[in-house]
Amino acid sequence: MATTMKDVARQAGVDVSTVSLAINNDPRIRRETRERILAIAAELGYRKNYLARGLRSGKSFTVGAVVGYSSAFWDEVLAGAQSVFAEREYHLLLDYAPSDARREEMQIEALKAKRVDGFLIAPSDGDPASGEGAPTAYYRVLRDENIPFVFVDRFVPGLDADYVAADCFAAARTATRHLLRLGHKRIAFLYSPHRMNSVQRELLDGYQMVIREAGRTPLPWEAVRVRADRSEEGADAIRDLLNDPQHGAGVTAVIASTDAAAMGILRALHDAGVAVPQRMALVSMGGSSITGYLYPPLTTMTFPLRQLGEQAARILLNRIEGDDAPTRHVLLPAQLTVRASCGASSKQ
Amino acid sequence: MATTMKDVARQAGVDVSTVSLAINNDPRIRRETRERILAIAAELGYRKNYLARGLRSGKSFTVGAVVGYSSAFWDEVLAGAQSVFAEREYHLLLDYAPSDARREEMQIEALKAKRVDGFLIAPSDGDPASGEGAPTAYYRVLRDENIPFVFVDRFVPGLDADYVAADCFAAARTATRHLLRLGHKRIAFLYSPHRMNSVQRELLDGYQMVIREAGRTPLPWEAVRVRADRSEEGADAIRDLLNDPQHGAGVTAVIASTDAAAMGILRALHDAGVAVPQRMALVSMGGSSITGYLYPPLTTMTFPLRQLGEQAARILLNRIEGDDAPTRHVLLPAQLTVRASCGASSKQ
DNA sequence: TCCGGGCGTTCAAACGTTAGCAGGTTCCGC
DNA sequence: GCGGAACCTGCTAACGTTTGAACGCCCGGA
Repeated sequence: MATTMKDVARQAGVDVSTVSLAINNDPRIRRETRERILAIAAELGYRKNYLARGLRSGKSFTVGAVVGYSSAFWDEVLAGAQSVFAEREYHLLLDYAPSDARREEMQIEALKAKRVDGFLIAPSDGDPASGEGAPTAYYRVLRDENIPFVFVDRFVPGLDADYVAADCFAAARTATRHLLRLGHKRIAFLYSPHRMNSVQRELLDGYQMVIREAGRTPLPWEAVRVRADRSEEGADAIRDLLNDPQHGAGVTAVIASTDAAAMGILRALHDAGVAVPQRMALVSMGGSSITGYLYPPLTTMTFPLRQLGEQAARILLNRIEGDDAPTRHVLLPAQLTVRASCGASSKQ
Repeated sequence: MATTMKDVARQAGVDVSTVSLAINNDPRIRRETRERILAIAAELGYRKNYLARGLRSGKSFTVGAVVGYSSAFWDEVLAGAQSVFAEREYHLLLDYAPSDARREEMQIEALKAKRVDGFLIAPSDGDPASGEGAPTAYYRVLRDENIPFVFVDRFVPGLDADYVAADCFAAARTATRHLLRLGHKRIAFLYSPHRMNSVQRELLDGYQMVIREAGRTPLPWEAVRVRADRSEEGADAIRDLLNDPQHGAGVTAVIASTDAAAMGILRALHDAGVAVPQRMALVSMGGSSITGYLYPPLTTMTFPLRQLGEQAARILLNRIEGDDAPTRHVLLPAQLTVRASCGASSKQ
């Protein structure tokens, strides 16, 4: 059906193995021969068969991507990764992970059957019952089977593995200091304890550290809904906070642990008639491109989403190609993007 | 290295072909034998090798997805498609197409080399020079090579191929009528002529039809920037319109051809001090989940994004499995989602 | 007793590559 | 003129499946 190396070989009057070497730019083949073969291949419309090649050589030029909720966030990360992989003829086998360890494991299994050369993984959130951090069993299996993988955005605390993430600890401190500097006394940090992961953990730590350093009491405020859209959770959390006479009183600033949560918070505040930033300042963590188009535009700690994907892809490519240097932990700095929602322009 | 059918066969004392038949649930194998083999396979940690299987049988259980700009929009479509494919052990090989026919063709070629069983394609926008509609040459090649493909979201006017899209013609009419009913006299339709595709074409037609039926003059307003972020285009277009003394005067409502454009328009209106919806009503086409969180929340024609992906995936699966019924053209209805940005609540 | 026919399993070839080794030129220096 | 090293290219055996044909067995019918 489709033309194969055999066809090219016959046409060129050489052996099929010569064609293989020529196509893979092996230096053993004389230049003229190679060029002649390539010309004929092009003419016949020859196209590599990655299945056959993969079967024989054990490399599929394919990488499994097991990432979280579909959202503008992951889109940017994946786009970054894809651009790196494309340069070397790798492709991304996509699998949206439902942030559920059991299903994540099944998906990884399925992708193994497709013989991916490596994995880009956003580890699922920890089970609130069994404590923070995803079960690490199947990551160890991957390691034992010598299938490289790189965590992206999040990592698993107990496990020594490559990861590329935003420096959330620093980001939270920067955001919190920014709000303190603007004169806020009571700053709440809104997050979702039922889907605790390294990002939320580090953000919380950074926030608490700065608040304590300032001699104040941290006010971590938990989103109560489980299994809801993250925006809904944010909306819920801020409503709870506003209605809580004890903790809510005097809060003038809020840090949202994700952009999605911030969107819900923003709407809930509008609905409640609370002006942003005049009566409530808001800073969100993530900074995906849409945040600049909300009203008011959000002040964010902007994660370098594209670079997150790019760097993770590069590390993974190196691992696939045999790099066995010690584990790499890359923390990319998040940048404070001051827009209107924190009220900086009016107060400084 | 990894355990193969041969290992399972040896352990079970049967031939490797028996193992193959057992694993594929072939009725020729006796039940007890199959169960024994499956047990041993599980015990040995056997995992299918899709490369070998694909090489032999010509099916990779893999589908190429060539879709447009990474954005919340495509995310939802792909999530829908993925959920359908996952049920049948198919995976998505992802490739973000840059809405550029030349690169789209290369990506399709690359995915062919990976031996995908079919394609999900959002055809690139037409070249403004050569007229509307993407060059159809390589789609015809796909057809000749008997590789099934389904267009999703957009389609190519001249080409008779399966597609699943939102009914944009109807959507535009609904939106326009909605605004007319709210009492608006001058309604502008904002779009990007330099990336004309079936969606924009149909929206424009629907809008113009209703406006003319109402005895008025259509006011299509073109976004001028090329190659900018779509939100920027929207912002530009609305600014141009506001500054145009001739056309801008008296415009009280705007239809944006995409959510992204609407976000830019919304911000530009805020910046210009034009209250939405009081001085300018806004309706956007798309309705991805974020539109509900903008301020004011957008009234949209909500496309069934998830279903778009699901349906396209189903059709493609059937084609892959041999369905050669006549081409299917599926138009899913968009739904009018009335939120604040059109001012319906205050005017009705 | 022999034959035909399910049934369940095995045989062997193929899918399109790659890789190690063998074989054949060509060309150089002596 | 010869040995031998480069330098190319061909041969062959895999890689792990699937698939159609062949095979052996047991059973029922004549």
